[in-house]
Amino acid sequence: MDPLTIDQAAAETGVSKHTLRYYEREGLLPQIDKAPSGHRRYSPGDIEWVRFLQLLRATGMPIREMKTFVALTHAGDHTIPDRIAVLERYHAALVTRMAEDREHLARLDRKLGIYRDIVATREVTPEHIIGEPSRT
Amino acid sequence: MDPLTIDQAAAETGVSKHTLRYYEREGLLPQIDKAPSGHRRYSPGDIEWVRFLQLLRATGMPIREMKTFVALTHAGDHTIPDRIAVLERYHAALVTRMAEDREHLARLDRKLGIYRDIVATREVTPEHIIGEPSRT
DNA sequence: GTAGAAGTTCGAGCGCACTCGAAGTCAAGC
DNA sequence: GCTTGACTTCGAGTGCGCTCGAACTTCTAC
Repeated sequence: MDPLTIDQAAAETGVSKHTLRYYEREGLLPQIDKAPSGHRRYSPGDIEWVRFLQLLRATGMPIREMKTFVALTHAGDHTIPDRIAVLERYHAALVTRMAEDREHLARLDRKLGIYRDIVATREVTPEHIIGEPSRT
Repeated sequence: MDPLTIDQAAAETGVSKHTLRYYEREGLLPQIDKAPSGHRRYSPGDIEWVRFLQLLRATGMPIREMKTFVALTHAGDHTIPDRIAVLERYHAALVTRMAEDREHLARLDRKLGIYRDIVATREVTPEHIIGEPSRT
């Protein structure tokens, strides 16, 4: 588990090198260890933290709030109830969004059904497709 | 089913007046009928179209592609197979995103579980909470 | 008829989350 | 030792989807 170069960290996490540096600048990541040359060396723990940041982003948390979450984390274990409260909000929002997505998917299905019916109807009324190339 | 003012159309659809005009400018909406005064009058069909645009947005379709979709719609029924293809792409993407969301939700649950365990553990080891206000 | 709310067009501005490019330093292979 | 490519910092730029404000007109209620 040797530390990774920024290129390896990017490959490992799917977060671009630019974004890794951006997150560090913004304080979402700690100051990453540097080799004597000044090049970044990502520890396994750093990688894990990047993955957690990805999770927070994926739940819909904006960078701004991720910063406050990171601050809570740095402040110590007594902020855990606050952190739970934050995560619960995004948990609930995610559940809501998933329900909405199911609804959107159903509407999309209905629309597709309508379109498919039109195409199907056209196929059994050959006079309409004169001049159009066959799809079979 | 009288035509609606822009204020009513905004209230009805949840799309802001600014955005309704923006969509019209961008060609996502037809030229909305105008009263002799120049004020917009949204027909029921216009409102329905706004709702369809909202669905497309909700599936993750960017404005840019919505424009091409609208163009297909204007081009006539022979573009229906193309429209089906477009909608199927967003359908698939939505299904994928929902699966990812389930995974994210599960990870969030695990994280919350860890946090809750820490809090629970602290509650049965009173010496750690000396000086901290009780939450009961 | 007048006040105030609501409408119009137009271009500019904003917030977000990156993303890029310049200018310079460092590392690995030959 | 030199080339090639990856790394560094820094500030600036980008793309998206709105969102706003100014300057003006029109409608509504009294």
